[in-house]
Amino acid sequence: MTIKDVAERSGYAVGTVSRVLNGHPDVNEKTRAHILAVVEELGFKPNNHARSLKQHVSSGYSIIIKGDGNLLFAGILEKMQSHIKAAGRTVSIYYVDEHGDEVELAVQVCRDQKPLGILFLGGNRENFIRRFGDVSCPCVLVTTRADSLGFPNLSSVSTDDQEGAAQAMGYLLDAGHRRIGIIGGDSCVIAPEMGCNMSQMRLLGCQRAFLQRGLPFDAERQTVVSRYSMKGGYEAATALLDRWPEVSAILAMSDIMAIGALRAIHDRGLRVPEDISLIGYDGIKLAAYCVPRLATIRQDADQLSRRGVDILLSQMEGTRAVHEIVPFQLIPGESVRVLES
Amino acid sequence: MTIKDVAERSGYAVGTVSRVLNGHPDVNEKTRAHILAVVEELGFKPNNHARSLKQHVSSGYSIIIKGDGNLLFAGILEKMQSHIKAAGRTVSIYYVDEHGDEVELAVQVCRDQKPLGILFLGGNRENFIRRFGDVSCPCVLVTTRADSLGFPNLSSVSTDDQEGAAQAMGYLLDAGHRRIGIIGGDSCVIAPEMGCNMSQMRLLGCQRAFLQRGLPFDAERQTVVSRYSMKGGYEAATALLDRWPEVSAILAMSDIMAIGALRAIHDRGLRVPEDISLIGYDGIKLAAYCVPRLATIRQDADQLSRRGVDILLSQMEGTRAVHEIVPFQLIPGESVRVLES
DNA sequence: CTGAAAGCGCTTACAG
DNA sequence: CTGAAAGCGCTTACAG
Repeated sequence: MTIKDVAERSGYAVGTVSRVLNGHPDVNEKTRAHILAVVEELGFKPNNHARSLKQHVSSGYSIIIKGDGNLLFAGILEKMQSHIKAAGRTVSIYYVDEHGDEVELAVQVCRDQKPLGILFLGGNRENFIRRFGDVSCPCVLVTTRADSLGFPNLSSVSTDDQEGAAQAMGYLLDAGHRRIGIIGGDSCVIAPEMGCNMSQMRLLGCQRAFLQRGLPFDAERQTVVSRYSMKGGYEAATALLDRWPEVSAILAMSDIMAIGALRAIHDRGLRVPEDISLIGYDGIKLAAYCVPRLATIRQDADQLSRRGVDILLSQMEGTRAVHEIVPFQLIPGESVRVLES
Repeated sequence: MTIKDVAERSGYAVGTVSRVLNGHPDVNEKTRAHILAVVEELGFKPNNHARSLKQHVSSGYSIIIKGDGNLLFAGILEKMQSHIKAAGRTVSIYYVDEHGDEVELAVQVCRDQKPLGILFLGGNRENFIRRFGDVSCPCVLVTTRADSLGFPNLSSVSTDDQEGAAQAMGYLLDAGHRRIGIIGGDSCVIAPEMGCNMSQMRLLGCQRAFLQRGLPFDAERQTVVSRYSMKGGYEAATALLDRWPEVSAILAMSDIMAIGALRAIHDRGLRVPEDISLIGYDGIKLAAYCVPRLATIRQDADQLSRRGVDILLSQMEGTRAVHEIVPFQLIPGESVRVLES
């Protein structure tokens, strides 16, 4: 079943059939209707490989996800898929390790699949600087800002990580906590050259919450670096409690780490929130099912996915990158205790 | 950069280059070495679309996942991907709703991508019976048995669901529980015509555990049907507690439902395991981080993914389907209380 | 063992 | 508005 069969059956040439299939405007309405009817009748589906070979791009989009156990991304991914499908396009999904190189993978995907565009779920600044010059299709980085990178084909949709972390930290501070540990991130030092990396922005937000209230902040003392996983959160919380037993609250830079921390605190014989208060980040569904229900910063997965896809679909060769910020929401939870003053 | 460039640079014809690239045996060793060197030098990568157009199949595999919030599948998926990549092949991933039609999607994927083979993570018997005749590439169904379906191109790797559920239920019974509720599945009736569907097998296993101990089992009374999600588990546990307040233990057919149940029990003002004991199924990582740590049946994600991929890679046009069972493990947890007798 | 050539299914200038 | 033809990058009988 090829375009040739449709041509023969309809009495037109393959070129005309192709034009109808691709929605070219310069086709007689009657011809179009007739050919479409034959396509329908025969159940003809074009061969994507042949099309891609000629057009030098495939008809599908790709999504590259950083980190596999990331439930926030899992939720966004699901929604993105249905949006892209609703637009009549196909999607391929690729995973890369939390510490892997998503841009390297993108280069490879471009070479192998020639996608119409790529959505990145998470991304690391250094990787983009090093290698993104080699990817030429339109891309959207979701959950991390990309404006300062200045690539014309790289848009972004993200949450204001600094403000989010500032509010999360502010929530703990306003509950009376002062000895507050932080787990997550790639460095416990505030390093301006790390620029817009998500973890750095969150760390900056934590700092800001302290400084705005005239309180001292010591990043190196308060922070334990951790992978964004339950195991990472467990180990980081354990390390934190070891070296700073007086800690009264912990801010985890992701809910999934917070869940690891929850267990670690429990394994110490301590309770949340009676002994240690805890706040997460992301607002995944699981946070609401935890006992105690986890306080968190909810990123708007609906908006992030919807806008990410919309922007990508509207980007063509040559349009300008756009950078959007979507609002977040502080979700109070049972995991934070208000200290008597 | 095409095969033609390699041909020109090396002084051989494109046909010869193609033969080298595809590892055909009838090429002079010197020629092969020389052409390979040129390929390396030029950094040539073949165009998959052109290859697929000629060969009528792509060079990649597809994975179809049923249900998006399934953490067991997420773990298996990750491992499968790395195995397939290690074998030098590409992978595309597709999600379908828990109640969607994975076989319909497979038919579509075959048409659009012509994959070398498909791995199904989860699958529904009825869907396979209705539509699998239209997919002709080798497939492996992972986590659900497919032997009774009798398709020559459908292998399977799975856990013995009936035995797993029997042991889980046995664990509760041996702890002294008798009023045991079950959440999950597609029907609270044991219906032989539902055949090898996973939930039915697990329900049968539950029944067997009772009968083996000479205890009565009432599927309709004890079971609440539920989606395999936290929300589903929450609602099912709530419904169960409403209609049968004397229940002393709950078996959830997945850990993720168990987590929903945990919260539902808590919201009733009851505690696990003091008031209600709870056991899950799947053995996802999260189960070990719950407070209390969740008792569960651990499916061996390593084996399931490894064997699934190995079987698929070894299947060619015409080889026979194979059906493997991999062992599981009962993981005791803090969520089950031993009743005094 | 290697080359020349046909052809996979489609798109798109180029004529008309 | 439509047709005839070239060509996308590759593979594979077919000769030699």
